[in-house]
Amino acid sequence: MRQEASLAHVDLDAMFAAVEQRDKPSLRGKPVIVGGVAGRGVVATASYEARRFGARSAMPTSEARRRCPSGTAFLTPRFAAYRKTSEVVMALLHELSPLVEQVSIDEAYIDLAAGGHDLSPAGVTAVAEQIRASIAAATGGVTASVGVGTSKLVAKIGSDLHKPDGLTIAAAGDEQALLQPLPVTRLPGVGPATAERLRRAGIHTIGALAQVELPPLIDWFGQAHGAGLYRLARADDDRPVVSEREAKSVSAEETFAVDLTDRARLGTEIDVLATKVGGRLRAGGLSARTVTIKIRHHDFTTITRSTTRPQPTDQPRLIAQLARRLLAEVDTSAGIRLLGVGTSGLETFVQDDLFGDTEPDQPSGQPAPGPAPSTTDQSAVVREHHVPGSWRAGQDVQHDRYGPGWVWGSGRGLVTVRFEGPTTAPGPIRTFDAADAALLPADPPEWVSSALSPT
DNA sequence: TCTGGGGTCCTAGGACCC
DNA sequence: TCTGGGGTCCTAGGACCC
Repeated sequence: MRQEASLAHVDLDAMFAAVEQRDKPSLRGKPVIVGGVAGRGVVATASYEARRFGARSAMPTSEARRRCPSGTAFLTPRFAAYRKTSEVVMALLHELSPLVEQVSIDEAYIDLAAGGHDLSPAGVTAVAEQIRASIAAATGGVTASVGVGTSKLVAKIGSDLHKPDGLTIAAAGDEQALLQPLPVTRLPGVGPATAERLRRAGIHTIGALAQVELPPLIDWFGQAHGAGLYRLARADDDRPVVSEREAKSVSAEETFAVDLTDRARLGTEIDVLATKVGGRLRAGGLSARTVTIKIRHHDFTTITRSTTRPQPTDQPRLIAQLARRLLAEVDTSAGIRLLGVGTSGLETFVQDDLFGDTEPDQPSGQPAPGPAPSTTDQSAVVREHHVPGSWRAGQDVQHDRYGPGWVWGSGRGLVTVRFEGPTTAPGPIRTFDAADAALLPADPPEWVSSALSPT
């Protein structure tokens, strides 16, 4: 919690529906549902007109059809249009502060202190109104609700309080009064399961939750969640605004129109999903060590199965092969409604895979064949990792897991460090050849320069 | 013919290592 | 012939968010 109300949360109102109404004037003032329009679809966004009939996000579209009158528009999402609108808005926010955290396509936190703004109540009110006006103007009428407060929690709850097209400023000292009367379900992290457990304990408001001691909360919800609720209920929140986050996983999944049992069909679906995932990994300059499949059975029970390799990959064929192997262990005879392929254990480097494109289907009992890595031929076998800290190029480092390394770039934060070492060590491996020599800073370590000099 | 798709974080147990 | 404790990695599942 900060001394002044210097954190803003900006939330675009029913964004998908608002963009549709902007682009198709005939939809303005009418109920609009954006989401899956086919049999098993759900509502992504309901316009405020549609909410009056009870339509809500995450509701099955079939349910929304029952509730909304004829004349309601049911639209498939046009993500490209939403992304474009989002980019316009985020660019505006970046003009206000260097510290902007985009939470999703339609939401962001802005650290106004980092933007050098007048943090008096009158000052932040003026900035917030400026944000709202410039968003509406730049997007052609998509409105935003803004909350400003001393923490992310208060800013976020504030932006929700007077939606749509609303503004809430919670001055320092006003946090408790704002939170106490609200239902616990307004707290981020309180979903159906947590709300139900609290309800059974007779706790309905944030004020009541703030009366509960820490031990019972940890008992009910575990260490992290319990302690988190304890603090949030007291408006004790010092989470910083984080501008860049690295992706932790990349996945794709599909719910089928009808449950599938056919193994061959499931196999081809795996290939489609793996191709999507591999393409997105490559587009992001990422590769992954763990491949996970997700299966939702006909009765909605959901399982995952995963496997981890020593080396990361971004190759769709290999991802598909590993996923197919996992699928082979699962009984699908009763029908499955959803299949997913996911990757995690991401490394920010796309390496040449020393062991080729695919793995042998039968365990051979022999070591995997492949070129013997060597630092004495014309290329050095190196690993790249992003290492936190403050570094200068050329510096030698010792890493407890990866061994001796050498800093490739300089700077603060996450800097690329190259390591030599046994090829069985985890991490992306890449053949580092003479063409890279031109990129090297002065005085590379001996193990790099000797490997790069022509024999 | 209720229940998408893309994510994040946490927990718990077992393997393994020192 | 009894049996430590801490740390890391991996797997599986669950809650939650937009």
